Amino acid sequence: MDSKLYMSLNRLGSAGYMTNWAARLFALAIEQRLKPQGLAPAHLPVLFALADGAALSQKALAAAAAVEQPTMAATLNRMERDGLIARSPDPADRRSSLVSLTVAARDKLDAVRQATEAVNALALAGLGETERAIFLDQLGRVVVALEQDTARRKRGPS
Amino acid sequence: MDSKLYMSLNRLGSAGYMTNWAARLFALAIEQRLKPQGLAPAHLPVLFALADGAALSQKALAAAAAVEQPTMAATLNRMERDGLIARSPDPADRRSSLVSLTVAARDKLDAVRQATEAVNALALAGLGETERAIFLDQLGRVVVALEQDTARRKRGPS
DNA sequence: GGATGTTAGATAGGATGCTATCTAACAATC
DNA sequence: GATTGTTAGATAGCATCCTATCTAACATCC
Repeated sequence: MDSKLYMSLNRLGSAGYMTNWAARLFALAIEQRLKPQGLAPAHLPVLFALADGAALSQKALAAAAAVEQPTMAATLNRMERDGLIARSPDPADRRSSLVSLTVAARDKLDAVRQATEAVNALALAGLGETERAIFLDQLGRVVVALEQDTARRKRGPS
Repeated sequence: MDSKLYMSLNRLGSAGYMTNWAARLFALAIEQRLKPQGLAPAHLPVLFALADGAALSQKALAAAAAVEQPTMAATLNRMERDGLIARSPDPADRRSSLVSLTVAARDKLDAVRQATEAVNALALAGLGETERAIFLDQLGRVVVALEQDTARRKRGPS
């Protein structure tokens, strides 16, 4: 009868549950493929943002990865520890550092692209060409809707 | 030209990136609404699995939530600490405990259902009725594909 | 019925994510 | 140019995930 209530109790009918599940599986699949390279899923946005040789601030990288600043700080600390990135002082702002990829990281970029494309293709193998575009578009609309809610609640959780 | 390579470098074209982003936003939206109740996103699969008064083992709850056993153990420890669940010895197996909801947890179930339905509706507000079904179905197929890959790699990562 | 293998949980260790706060440096304004 | 407000990072503290291991209890099989 009340299919709405039923759905809320059924993980297969809950967009939040399914999205979380899919995200964990994506991370696992990427991790399994990149571990031999000494790389992890959270490195990807950083690697892609700096792949063209750019040097960006921590803040810019956090925005590119859509994570909070302390999260990016921790990720960059691990990447620096592992010899993937280097920080150099920003000549224009003494508070800031400019982050860039090391040669070692640059050498792994091809493997990274291959792994990400392989996982993407594998995950979407059950969808047709048109369906993939629809799926990504719908995901985008879900993100926009949730982003607006988050922003609204940060401004004034009335 | 090579739209495939381009997509792999563009977060908006990466199913993995978008799914991860959406999942974090879902968790945030749920968390903001359930924090006043002393509840968190990871509690939801447990609450729903035990909502009907059932008493399940840790293993069964891990399976219901699709997380590993140590993850469920930690979640249950926190829920026990916060007075949401109780563990009683399984009379049929001395290794195992049966987990059930406390009265305090049961009293929060209505608020939980309301919050999860609100977030679900909000996230999918930009999709039509038909699109939502398509979206959930596609998410399900993505999960199945990734699950198979994970299982394959666990058995024999040849 | 005892050896052998399996299974339920516990524990250790680490990555990724969040909020809340603090400092130091920049910017703006009078 | 000193006060005031803003912004970049650092840090603390915690939740949620994972893999890898260990123990104790069950189950099987000769």
